[in-house]
Amino acid sequence: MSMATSRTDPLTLEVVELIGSVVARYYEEYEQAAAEHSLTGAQARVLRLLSLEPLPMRRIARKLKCEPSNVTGIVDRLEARGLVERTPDPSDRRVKLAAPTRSGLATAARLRDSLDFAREPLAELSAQERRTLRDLLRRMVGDDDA
Amino acid sequence: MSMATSRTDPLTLEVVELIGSVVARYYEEYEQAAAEHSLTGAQARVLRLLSLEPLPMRRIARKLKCEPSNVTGIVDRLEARGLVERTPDPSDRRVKLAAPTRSGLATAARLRDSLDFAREPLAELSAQERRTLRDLLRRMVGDDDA
DNA sequence: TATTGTTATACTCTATAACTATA
DNA sequence: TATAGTTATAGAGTATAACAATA
Repeated sequence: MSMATSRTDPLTLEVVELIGSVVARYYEEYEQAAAEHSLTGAQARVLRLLSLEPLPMRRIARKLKCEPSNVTGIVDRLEARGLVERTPDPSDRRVKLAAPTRSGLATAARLRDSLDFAREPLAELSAQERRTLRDLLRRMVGDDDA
Repeated sequence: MSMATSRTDPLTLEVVELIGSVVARYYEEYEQAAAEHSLTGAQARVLRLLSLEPLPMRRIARKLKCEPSNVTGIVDRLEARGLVERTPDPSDRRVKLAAPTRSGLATAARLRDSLDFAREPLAELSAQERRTLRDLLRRMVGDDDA
């Protein structure tokens, strides 16, 4: 692992810098898209998660990598706006499943469509370039579970 | 602009998904690196900014894309820890320049070095692949000012 | 006893509005 | 009057610790 060379390599440094810029831009646009639906970033992330699959509170916390106590408040606020519902799990009465309402699913779909930032510049790339980018990104992300 | 095709193109969708994963991972590791120095993410970002160049409070807010009133508190907390100092601008006595102390510069340097996430997977790429990635990312970021 | 979700508490970040001191 | 920085305030996210209900 000759890390020493790549650490100071100007090309690598520029790429790292660029990744930081992409992250900042993406994050910013995500918050803005959420705000356009009067949601905070955290609320939007939970709503997106639940639109894929209803989840127990504890699992939401694991996905978000935050403490379970935080999820209570976020889901409270989503529930107060009629976007999410809590239902008790019949098989384990300690567990509460959070699931999006019909309205919540619709909001999640509109939110997804409004995230054009990543899509727009990608449209300018050839299929071959997109495949290259995909392979590079796959290597950067590696395996994930949570 | 035939957006319609790329919008539903599975390859593009996968790349968008991957970018989201990279953003989440990067953000997470940034917060963690900051926490290892007992800093919040916002404090780490301001310290990094000032390590490049001392700035008036107002300019920090523009860079962070937040309200100037927030910067007061963030710099307060950095100053309380001896990482940053406020000095009045002689040419305009309304302006206060925030600059890192020697200790602040050292912390910023250690923070920079601990952000290995982006660098590590990059080390596995050839120089040609890194150039390709750089060019793709440049197109995604576009011009920036702030 | 261990686990799930919640509550209580304290801190930070955030935007808004009002204030002060300069310009 | 306009601008730079601050203060005051309120809402949201965060972690920690303690609690009730259930396993």
